[in-house]
Amino acid sequence: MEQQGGLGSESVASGSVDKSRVLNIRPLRCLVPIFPSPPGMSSISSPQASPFVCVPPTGPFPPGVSPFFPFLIPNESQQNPQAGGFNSTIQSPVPITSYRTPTSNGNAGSSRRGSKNRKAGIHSQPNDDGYGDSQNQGDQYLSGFSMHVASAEDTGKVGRKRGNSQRKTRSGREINTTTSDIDLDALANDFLQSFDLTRFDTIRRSDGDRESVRYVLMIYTLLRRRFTQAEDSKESTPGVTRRPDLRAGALLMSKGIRTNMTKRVGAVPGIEVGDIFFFRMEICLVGLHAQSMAGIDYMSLKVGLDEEPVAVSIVSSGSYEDNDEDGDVLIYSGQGGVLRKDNVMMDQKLERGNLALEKSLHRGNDVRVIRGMRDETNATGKIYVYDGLYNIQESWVEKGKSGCNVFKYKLVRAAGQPEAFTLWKSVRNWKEGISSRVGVILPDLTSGAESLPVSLVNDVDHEKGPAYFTYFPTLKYPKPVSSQQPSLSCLCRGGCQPGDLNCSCIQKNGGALAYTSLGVLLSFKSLVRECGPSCLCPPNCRNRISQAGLKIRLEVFRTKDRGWGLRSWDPIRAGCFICEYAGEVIAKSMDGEIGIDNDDSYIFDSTRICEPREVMPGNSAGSPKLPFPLVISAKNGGNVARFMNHSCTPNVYWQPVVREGSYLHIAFFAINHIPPMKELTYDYGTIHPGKAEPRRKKCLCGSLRCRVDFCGGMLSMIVDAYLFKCPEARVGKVPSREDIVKIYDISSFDLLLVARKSFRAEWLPSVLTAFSQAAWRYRYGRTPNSVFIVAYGLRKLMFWLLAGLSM
DNA sequence: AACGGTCAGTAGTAT
DNA sequence: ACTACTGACCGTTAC
Repeated sequence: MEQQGGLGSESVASGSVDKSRVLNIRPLRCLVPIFPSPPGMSSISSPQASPFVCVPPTGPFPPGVSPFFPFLIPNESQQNPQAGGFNSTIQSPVPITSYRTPTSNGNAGSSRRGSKNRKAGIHSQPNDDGYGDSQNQGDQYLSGFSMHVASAEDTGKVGRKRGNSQRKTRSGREINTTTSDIDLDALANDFLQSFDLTRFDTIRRSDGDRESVRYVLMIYTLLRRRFTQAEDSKESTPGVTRRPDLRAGALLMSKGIRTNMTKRVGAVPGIEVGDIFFFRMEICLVGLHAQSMAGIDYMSLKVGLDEEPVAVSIVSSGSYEDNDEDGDVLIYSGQGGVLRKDNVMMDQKLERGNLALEKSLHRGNDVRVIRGMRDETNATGKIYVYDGLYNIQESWVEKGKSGCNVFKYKLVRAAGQPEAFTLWKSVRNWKEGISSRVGVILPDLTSGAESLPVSLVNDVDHEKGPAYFTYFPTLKYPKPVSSQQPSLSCLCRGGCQPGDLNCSCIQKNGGALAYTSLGVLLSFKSLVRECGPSCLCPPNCRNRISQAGLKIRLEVFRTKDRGWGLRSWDPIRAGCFICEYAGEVIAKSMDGEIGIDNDDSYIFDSTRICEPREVMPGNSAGSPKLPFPLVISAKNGGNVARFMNHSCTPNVYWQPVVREGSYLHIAFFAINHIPPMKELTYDYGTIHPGKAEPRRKKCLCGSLRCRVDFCGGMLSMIVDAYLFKCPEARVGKVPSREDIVKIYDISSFDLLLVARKSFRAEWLPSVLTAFSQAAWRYRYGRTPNSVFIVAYGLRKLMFWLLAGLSM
């Protein structure tokens, strides 16, 4: 049994799993925190803001601090809630390194899985979680790397063997298959080499987090596109379907580039309700639903002596006659009942998934539901939405169309979850005019300047709209830029074709088109060269993506605390073009200074430095290189892009695009899949060091990885202040007693988290990741022995290091 | 039409 | 008691 998704919801009896890998998170029984009042320091619970509580690094702990460790109770007594109360005897702090003491039952419980994983080449390295000696960090990483390579070779053999067995069953084209296999293998190896392989070790952990999920999905998308591109350029054999999605998925699976490998009941760390997916393999790789095809995923759970299957997740894809009339209720059909060979229907049996659902009905455990639906923008494709946790209410058998027995299950969505599937329905209704969007100020703020309307919406406050500006959809240069080179326009009258090496536009892009057939950017480039006005290809050419105007239904909306923002009604695929940055190009003066108006908050500045972006491999240098620096002001006029806010964990990035015989443009593309109604943000970057920052602004992105308010950054600040005994160290206001709602005891991390009302439980995994020992080791080059942190959250999280840094 | 992960069953191997 | 292997199962995806 893994960690429960819902905090403190001990709905399923604990089974057997390596407990050292499982976070132990549960709310304490006592909600009133006990704060120390060291002499000479104001009490934390006092109404006015208190200074940072400074504790000498020389241990053990100063008087008044020890009451902060009521949660450090021996593991055995954790099963007994009575023993773990606030008033129980205070133990001395346990160093962090000791929490991983292997337990025998943990090993025994995971034996079956463990062996399977070994077989699949997914090595659970003996030291991959032994954070122990940090001075060997480099060596550890090195050994991790070499082991990784070894495992890859292992699986390579397995793969070949498999290929042979397939050859037996299939006739013809086996040579073709193998050569292309090798091609793709080499391609994939090349591709993976460009990544930081040590990252994969972290990702492989059984408990994922937002960052790992993002990373895995990104690698999958890139690899799949690589495969697609490779197939694209080869002449296709008709009748032979290549499945780049499956190939990429299989490869990452075999290399262990995946998260949440152990199945679990309930929520999956790093995956939020409303997240969208475009391939079944993506759902597999992030551990949301492990079956690549089957609709029901289940695991066996120990009950006393025997085991029984329990459903963990289902995919409702509409191929069975599922009923989804009501957004919060789902009538789900059981699996099976079809003889694949001759497509004959027969009675479904109470086995496998059907049996698991039946058992889950009786156990009452949560089941994750993923809803699949047709993608309206892409007729062949499907989109999957994670719709959160459901509970099975009843089951029955009915006669299907063919007259055979079909199992039916009624699932009801758990309350208190953010909207997901119902939101899709609302959006569809808005689009079709069945219902109208609440709070619409203007149905189209572009006044028809774009191909699609952009609504202006405020359902938050009474603000009537943004300050006046002129809407225009493209970039305006002050004076014509003389083209430096003779134009090399292409002659592709029918549009540029991927394999056409005579096309000069393809040549300039390094021999391959930058976009896929669906208009998705293949990879980040320092410069994308599109066809321009002098090219002979039509406007719908695949190499003119950023010129075709809006393809996504956008709205400008009022945010709660960040002015106006931009979001989309449509789901957005990773790599999709969103819009360009329209505005007026500001000329640079001779000394390089740019006449930027300090009050102009609608500036795009290409010289700002972005954090190393992990958007694309091989280009982690941060900001893209431009032929010349570009500064755009959209204060007086521009397009939707001027409303896009900043985030330190953005979902959109910018890409310089030059159109043949024309000017440089800035185009925005989606970094990852973006669900409908999620705010679109990009990284504004930071001003180049050495230059005076016009006016430092507070970052409001609220991201856990915020550069400015980044909890890790915050933490390092605190640690630094602490180590240097900085008396001014002061980290925000102290929460008052009535502000505090919950205290989470995370004993496996030696961490106590004090949460304000606004703190959301789903942040916990991310917070914990931020404080994982790996993060510490990365930042400080060693493992802290005993760290104790109190965190509380308003919109952002602030952390206090209160005691126990015995370095 | 062809693809891949998971499960369950079975044959084989080690203790 | 554990491991390795195999085939059935289950729908998805692009053509």
